[in-house]
Amino acid sequence: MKATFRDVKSDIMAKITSGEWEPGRLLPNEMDLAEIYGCARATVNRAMRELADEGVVERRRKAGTRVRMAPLRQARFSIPIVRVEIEEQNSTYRYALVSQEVAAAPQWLRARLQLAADCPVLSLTCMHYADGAPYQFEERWISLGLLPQAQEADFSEIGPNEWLVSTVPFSDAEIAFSATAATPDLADHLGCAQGAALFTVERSTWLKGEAITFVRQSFRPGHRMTSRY
Amino acid sequence: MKATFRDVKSDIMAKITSGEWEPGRLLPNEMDLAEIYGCARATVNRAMRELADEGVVERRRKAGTRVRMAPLRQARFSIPIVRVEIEEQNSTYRYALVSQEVAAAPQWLRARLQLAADCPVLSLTCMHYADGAPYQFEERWISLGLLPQAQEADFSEIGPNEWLVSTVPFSDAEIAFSATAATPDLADHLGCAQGAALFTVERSTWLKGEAITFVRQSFRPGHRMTSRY
DNA sequence: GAGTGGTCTAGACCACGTT
DNA sequence: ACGTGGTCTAGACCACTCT
Repeated sequence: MKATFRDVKSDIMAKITSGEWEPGRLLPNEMDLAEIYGCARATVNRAMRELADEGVVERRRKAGTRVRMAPLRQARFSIPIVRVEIEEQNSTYRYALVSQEVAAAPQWLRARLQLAADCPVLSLTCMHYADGAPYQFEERWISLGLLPQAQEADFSEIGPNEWLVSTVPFSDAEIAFSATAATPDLADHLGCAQGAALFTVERSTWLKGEAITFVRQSFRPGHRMTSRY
Repeated sequence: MKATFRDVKSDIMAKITSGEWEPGRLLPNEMDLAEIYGCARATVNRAMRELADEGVVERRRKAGTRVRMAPLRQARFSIPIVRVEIEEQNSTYRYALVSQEVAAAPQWLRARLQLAADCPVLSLTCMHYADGAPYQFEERWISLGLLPQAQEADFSEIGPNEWLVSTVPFSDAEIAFSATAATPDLADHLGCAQGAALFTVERSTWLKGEAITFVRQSFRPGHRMTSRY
């Protein structure tokens, strides 16, 4: 029975988790491992490449492969569209546009997105409901310099998030999670007390270095974002 | 000049982002792509496997490879040890143990970790400071059923997080982000107003299906957790 | 300079799921 | 049944970087 890349990977992982191969330890090179496991070097290579991707080992040409000193733990979060997130909970989704206006980008937004001083932006605020109850308040700014067609789009039925995903499916983004106190306006829309602790997601998006949009999503009190790793 | 797997990957990515290959579109099979790009099938395979990992395409045997309907965006967060996080900001780290006691696991904790009714746990609370200012308040519960040696450990100098990482380096975990209002106790330790909005991370950890530990980390007001993707 | 990982090849067999 | 992706092989050449 020859070893598959999964066999090699899990065996090496076991040696590391059991402490047999301690942090900093130099692993045998790929040729030797291939001989040990009775498989081709490419098979070992794939196992080791995946372990390196996952942050378990560190590889450098000539220097070889070592167990990472501080095991680098990382979690992956999928960034869902609000509608999908709500529908996956078997709740009924409802969307409402609260306000819409075009104006020059305020200074704080220009700083965040590195926008030109006179760049016009479309400002939107909207609400997302789950089973009729307020779920998320969304404040959105879209650069009209890069996406002039946003001014013609109808955001009364479809949310800006979904419009953007269908218009500009791939882009670079920076995402930030934080907690903020509910302003009077937010409290009003979300139906919570002023000052309530709200989970907040902020995301800046660029396409080839040009700023597209900035969004701040404030969730109803008690919202949790979870992941396994 | 033959195509590398990076060439193939970025060319296919370009066809998708440009809209030439729209969502749902069936891609040519690996043999055909290999011929198109003038490379081996294994090269195409690696390119496509990475695109599938990144959520750009969806692959199924016999059914072939399709552009994902809703491009699945995902962000990777590395989960740092508090000390490392603070030191990376070029701040001075200080740790303090606030309280420590052994007791039977309360009901809510047993429910979260699926612990036996009579399982004793070590409860710890500690503070982490950056440049002398409160940075994070940590509430930690460690199962003594699985980790009896935790009772002997000295948590007055080294934090439970670092002790655990060096004792049980790899494990399964569930992580949750949320916002909570500062309790009087939290406000006292973090030096903030009662009811202030605090960014909170909760993490449950298992080793081979057995619960190890649960931790709630509450950050000082204004804390942000960021990532690019 | 020499040893390591990084990648490609041409071929093969297999596992799975659609038809 | 059959076409697709999933994986393995044995060999080769290359790129990086440590000494």
